[in-house]
Amino acid sequence: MYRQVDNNGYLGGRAEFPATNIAVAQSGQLDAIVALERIGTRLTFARNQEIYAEGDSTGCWYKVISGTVRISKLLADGRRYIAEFCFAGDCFGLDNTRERLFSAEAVGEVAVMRLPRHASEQVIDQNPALARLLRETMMRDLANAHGRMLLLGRMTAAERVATFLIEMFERCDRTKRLDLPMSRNDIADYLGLTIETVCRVLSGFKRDGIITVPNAHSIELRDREALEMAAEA
Amino acid sequence: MYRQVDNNGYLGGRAEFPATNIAVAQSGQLDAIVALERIGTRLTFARNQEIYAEGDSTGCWYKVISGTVRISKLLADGRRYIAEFCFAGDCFGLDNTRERLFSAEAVGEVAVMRLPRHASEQVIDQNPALARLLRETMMRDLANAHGRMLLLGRMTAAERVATFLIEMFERCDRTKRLDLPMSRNDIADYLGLTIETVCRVLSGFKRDGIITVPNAHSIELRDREALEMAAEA
DNA sequence: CGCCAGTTTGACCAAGATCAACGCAAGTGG
DNA sequence: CCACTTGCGTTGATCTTGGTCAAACTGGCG
Repeated sequence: MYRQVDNNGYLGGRAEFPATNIAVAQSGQLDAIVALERIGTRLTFARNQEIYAEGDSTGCWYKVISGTVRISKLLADGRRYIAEFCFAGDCFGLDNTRERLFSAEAVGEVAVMRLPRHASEQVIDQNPALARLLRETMMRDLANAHGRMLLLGRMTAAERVATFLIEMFERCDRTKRLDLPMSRNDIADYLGLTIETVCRVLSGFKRDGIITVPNAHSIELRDREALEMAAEA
Repeated sequence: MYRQVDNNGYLGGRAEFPATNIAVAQSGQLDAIVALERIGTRLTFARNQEIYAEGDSTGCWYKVISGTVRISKLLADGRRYIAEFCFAGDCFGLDNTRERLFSAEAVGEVAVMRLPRHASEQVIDQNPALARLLRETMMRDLANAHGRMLLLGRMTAAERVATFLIEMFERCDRTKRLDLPMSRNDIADYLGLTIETVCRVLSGFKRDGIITVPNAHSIELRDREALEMAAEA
């Protein structure tokens, strides 16, 4: 069984709101807070280094400056679930539980800003407009979460991967060339698939001329039409 | 951006707070608002009647008085996804999109209170404590959403059904006898399974002496230990 | 009674998981 | 500078879970 308390974010930004994104119960677009408080600390982490672990205390939240962060949970039997990837500008770690229910790790080299939670709350309490903004962001996150549940519950492997690619293309850059910082394993755990299935689907797209894969971590879009078709729903 | 200190009782976990729950970007425990505003309208709906449809405008939100409401989305090819079930006390329909992304239907006979959204927003803006409460509720909802994604992405059919039953037992919290208002089809679409699989798993649990099924819509728990074991993770 | 909608069960099938090689590029140490 | 390792990624061969199709059952209701 899982606990009802599990927490947190999702993936994100749609086209009209690509850069701000919440993790683990959180919300982006908090630049106002960041600006208001000069108390953030800049930290850097190496590839695969842990930013916080399941069970850690939740006195801080974070904003990604550069790099990619992975929010995940490891089950006892080895199954892993990746709640979301956070890119530059995204916030994460804003849980209201006492302990972290997920862990956060650096996918590659990462720089983040760490901010105290208590002070931030007060700022929000004193600023209804900011509170509303936060509320709206959380609602969008919730809506996105539902989109992801639909994906996990009802989509085929090919639809999931296609959806993921489109999401990444929209989130990262508008160009044809996409740089995927995360491993195939990360993608699999994010989409509820195995690494082999992710590979096979990508190979299929490659075979069909939808994408090319110059190297394992970059993808070039050849036929957006077809990719959107594959993403279906 | 929120306080950890006083989250002690009032918005706790599922067990001690079974009746409040959010739907597709919404939030419960807004009794304060309900009390503040006397402008709610009481409405009733018959079994399977639509409360609102995908594409409707979002000027109102709702609170369930009695019965069960189903929040769902139908895909073009017939696949259906049920985002959540709302019971007495739960709120739903608090989206911040212009149009409804999901539809809401009465599972059986349902009575709801309909409330205007605009006025509610103002009340929240003027009441930081209420805003914070709402924020925390949304965070818990987001957390629950992630629990559900873990379920949809990584759990087996048996684990999903077991988790669902435990959730229902805790929510409706009659210790032994559970009345399931929704159909097997609803359960299947909620868990990302087919109706046949749900039936088979239930039959399996019955065979193993974990539950008895006096009739299709009620379930009696015989071995909670075993059910929790089956829910695993 | 018999119909109807929902439920249950069985037989079969397929999408994706699992298991197992193999490839390939980036270190690393002699 | 070149074996050798190491960590991913890719591909192929099977196996399993859960989906699909079909038929039988059940309870409520005209």
